[in-house]
Amino acid sequence: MATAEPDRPGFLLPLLLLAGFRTLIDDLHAELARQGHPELRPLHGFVLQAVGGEGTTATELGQRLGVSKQAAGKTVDRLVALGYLERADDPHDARRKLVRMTPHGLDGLRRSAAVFDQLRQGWATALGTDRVAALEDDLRAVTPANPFRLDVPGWFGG
Amino acid sequence: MATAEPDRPGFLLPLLLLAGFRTLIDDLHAELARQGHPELRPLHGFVLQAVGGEGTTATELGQRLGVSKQAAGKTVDRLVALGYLERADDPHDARRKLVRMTPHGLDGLRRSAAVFDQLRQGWATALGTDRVAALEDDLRAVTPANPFRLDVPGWFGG
DNA sequence: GTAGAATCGTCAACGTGGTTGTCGAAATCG
DNA sequence: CGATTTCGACAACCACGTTGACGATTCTAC
Repeated sequence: MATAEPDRPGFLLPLLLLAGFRTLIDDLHAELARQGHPELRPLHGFVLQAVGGEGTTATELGQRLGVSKQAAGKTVDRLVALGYLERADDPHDARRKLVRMTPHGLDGLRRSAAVFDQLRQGWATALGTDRVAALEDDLRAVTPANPFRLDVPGWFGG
Repeated sequence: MATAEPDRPGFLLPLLLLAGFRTLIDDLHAELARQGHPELRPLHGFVLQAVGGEGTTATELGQRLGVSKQAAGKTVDRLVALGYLERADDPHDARRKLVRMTPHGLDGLRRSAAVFDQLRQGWATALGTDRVAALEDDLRAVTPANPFRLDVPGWFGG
């Protein structure tokens, strides 16, 4: 069973998906480093995206990212130290500490979006617009709906 | 510039690639857990693949995986403790310690290959054999040749 | 043949990211 | 008002990565 095709072993598929992801992320951060964000790590971009323009709290951030509130809090600490995020008190609830983007963080987020668009355009040039769209549609069809699971280090390593 | 398509923002592409990778790996390990390998982590399968049937040394393993020999040695330690690998002296060079698969490790590796073939077959059933092959070909065209870079935790996080 | 250089594996220290458990402060519920 | 819940922080721990150092062994060159 499994009707394996000898020249297309199944284990190559995940490696190619990972390589594609990694290529995009590496290219993004090489370009971001050139544009004034050399400190940004792959993980950080996703966290900034999860914080969003309106801000959040550490607990809510942890839920969005699929990690514990403590882990989210630690990552926020580092992004605060790097100048991408800032904390503020919630006027309506003294327990909560709001996490907001700084101008530097907003700049990084905007540039990330622009570079991702450029990289996708590069793939469209290399493969054809329709192939990239088909690739996205196919992946959407075989993966769960919510793509925001950011606990990659702990997930992969254990 | 960048000619962004509003309904297909560039940042979705890496998320979909990651989601595809993650879906395959999660399904693999769910099935491996059922088949007697609940301790195996995503990282470990790749390491076993890199060790291969003939065995290696820690230094060579590190080079194959793109990590330091110390990191490779630590991972080998854990896989030895789990019963997947064993160490032996090299009769020709007393400095080297050969790293070999145990029968349990070989069993895990064989089952991984079989499950990956089944999962790829599942995608072929859902999408069509030609679409999966096209997806692989497209990814091969836009990624560097060697897909074996296993330093994912350190790469992503820190 | 032996002195010097290169290689292998290990140990130690450290950074980053993750986890669980605890705990005080503040809000909410009854 | 008291009991419960929630939020954020602290501590301890594990997994994985790094660099630097150091014996032990092998290779190389004189």
